[in-house]
Amino acid sequence: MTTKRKRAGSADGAESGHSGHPVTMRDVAEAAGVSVATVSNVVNDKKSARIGADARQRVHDAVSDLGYRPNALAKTLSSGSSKFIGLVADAIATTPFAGQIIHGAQDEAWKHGFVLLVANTEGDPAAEEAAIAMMLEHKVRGVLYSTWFHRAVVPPEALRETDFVLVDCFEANSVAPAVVPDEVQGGYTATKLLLDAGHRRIAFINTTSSSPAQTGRLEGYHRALVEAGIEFDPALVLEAHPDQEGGYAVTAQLLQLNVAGVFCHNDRVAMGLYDGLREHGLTIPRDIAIAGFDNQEVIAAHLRPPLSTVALPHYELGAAGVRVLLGIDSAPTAGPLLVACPPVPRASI
Amino acid sequence: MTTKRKRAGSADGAESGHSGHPVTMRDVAEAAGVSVATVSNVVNDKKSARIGADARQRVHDAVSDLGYRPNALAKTLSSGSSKFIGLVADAIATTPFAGQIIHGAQDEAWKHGFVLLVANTEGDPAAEEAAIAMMLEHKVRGVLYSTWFHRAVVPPEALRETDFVLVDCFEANSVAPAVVPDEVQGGYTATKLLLDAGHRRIAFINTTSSSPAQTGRLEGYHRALVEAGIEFDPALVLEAHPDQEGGYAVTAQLLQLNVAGVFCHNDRVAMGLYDGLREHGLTIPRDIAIAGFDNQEVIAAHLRPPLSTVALPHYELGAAGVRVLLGIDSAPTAGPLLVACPPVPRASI
DNA sequence: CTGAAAGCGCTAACAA
DNA sequence: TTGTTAGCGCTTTCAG
Repeated sequence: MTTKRKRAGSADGAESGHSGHPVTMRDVAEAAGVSVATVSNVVNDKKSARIGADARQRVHDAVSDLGYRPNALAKTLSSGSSKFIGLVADAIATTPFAGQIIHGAQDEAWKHGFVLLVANTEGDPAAEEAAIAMMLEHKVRGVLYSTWFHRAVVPPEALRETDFVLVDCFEANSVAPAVVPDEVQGGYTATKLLLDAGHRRIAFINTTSSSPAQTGRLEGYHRALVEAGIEFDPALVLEAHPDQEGGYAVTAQLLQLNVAGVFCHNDRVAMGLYDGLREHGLTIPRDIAIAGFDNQEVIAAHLRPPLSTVALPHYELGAAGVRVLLGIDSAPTAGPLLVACPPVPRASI
Repeated sequence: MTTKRKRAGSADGAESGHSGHPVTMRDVAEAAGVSVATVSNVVNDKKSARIGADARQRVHDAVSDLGYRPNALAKTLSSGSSKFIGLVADAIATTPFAGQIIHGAQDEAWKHGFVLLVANTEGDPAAEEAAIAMMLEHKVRGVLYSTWFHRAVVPPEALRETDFVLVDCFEANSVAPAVVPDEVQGGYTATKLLLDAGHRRIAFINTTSSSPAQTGRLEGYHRALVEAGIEFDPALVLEAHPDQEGGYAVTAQLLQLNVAGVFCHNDRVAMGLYDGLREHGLTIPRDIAIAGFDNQEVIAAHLRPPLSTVALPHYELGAAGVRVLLGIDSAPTAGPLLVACPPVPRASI
């Protein structure tokens, strides 16, 4: 007996349940008749120190016999570097968007051996503080601060205590690394969808709320028109509250314009417009072609006819976020990293 | 000089950035001129050992001066019990539902000092294994295994290595703790919405896919009818694929029935039905009243007219999940814990 | 009331 | 090739 450990006398050999004493590296070492260092080396597959084939085998056997699980917490404590990445989201519950950001972030994080610590704040500053404090206390490698729609934010001070990157948001007049959708390219792409179908007189129903989306998509629309040799006509730009009700309400006004196609600020507006148009006896896309924005699955894919739109790249935003956090990708020196919004053609054009 | 620590000579006093050496409890102790034990006691506000008001003050000062953050990892390592709860979800990215479960779980977890470790698997068994292994290695207190729609599952074996509770799913013929929505009560409630508005001849568009929702909601519908003294007529029960297309397709068939109201299996079906009904020149709710199920915000709240429905209690499911995990609530001895689906009356009835 | 010291499970020199 | 040992930052008896 060389060990001086005092243990509760649980006589059961293969302790794998969650009731008894957890199996530690030391247990494995004893069972395999080697030292903990050796166990550590084979478990982590360290290529630096050579291990005898026999010893290695004995360790592996012991590991599976005992049902050993390394303790990740002890590991990071000892090695100094944690494998956590924090993700604070403001609206996990209200839209699928946050979910996609999480999904993208997690896939990418796992790819590099990191795990996500997520916190939902529903926009509450107190919750935000608490979330960041929690992450800091868990010594995260860094944190992703994300919003469910693209906007300017002023990140909580505590964020500066660690590395962080803003996802789907940015800080005005700052060099804080950020990853956002390319609204201009998106607006361009949506308009191009209409243009490519042969339409030339195209309206744009913009949002009433000022935001990067408002200005960016308009610029993209403008650019696409000009590029197609069409003069930009401000009269063709309408404004609506960015939801179904807004789209519905603007119908009459739109009809005055006598356009062949409409680019709606988002899918919800398009959905409202569908209703409005239908009431006027119009058929989509025969009488008028429609392009949306967001590619909000529940809506876009199931409208009648299915809506051609442009996708907001939330998954990619999340993934790119961890990439810049880990220094794999790097944001441009000035301004945020722009992620493209791909077209999703369906049947409304 | 009593300390024998070797330190990189960073001479900056208030080290709060993330570049230099992290501030540890020892640093605080030195700065405050007390021992680490004392610091630990005041920081954790231990009521067991009395601390001199002066010492306590000095510690607090040192803490804020140095910008000290306790290391949660070291804490759990030393105290033995971790403050993590794992949550594995199968479809974080595709529906807002998973987001609500996460939200509920997190709020409840935080309330008890726990933080959520979330993993998204998108249904991939390998990802699921990996996720659970990761959680086990982080010595989670337990894990919540959740699905985005209510169904029977066979939980991964590894789950048994820790405490777990199934959320929005259950294991057939098993005593595994589970928390699921009360489909019967939900179906009853939806039907009641129609009944209370004075309608008596009510159809039910059920889903084609067999599931707890299919049988449960039907039973609730049945029960409400009987309770109202209305004979259950199987001819009034239609079937449709549970999405917009399904609802739209069943329109003609529904119209044959000459009913005053319809209870749709879910909001998406109702949305499709709206379209179908409109094409037939019918007005909701004047010509026919409609009740949905799910309360999928993007849809239900913004249809024309807004849809009266019954909410799937995802937030509550997540919260209840952690409650039973922590032993605060306990599931019934037989079968899962049922969570009620509340009515959300709007304007379609 | 406060401090010293022994771990928690693991990693990383450094010996052997 | 393998074992020893000193920590990582914190909690927790147990002395003083």
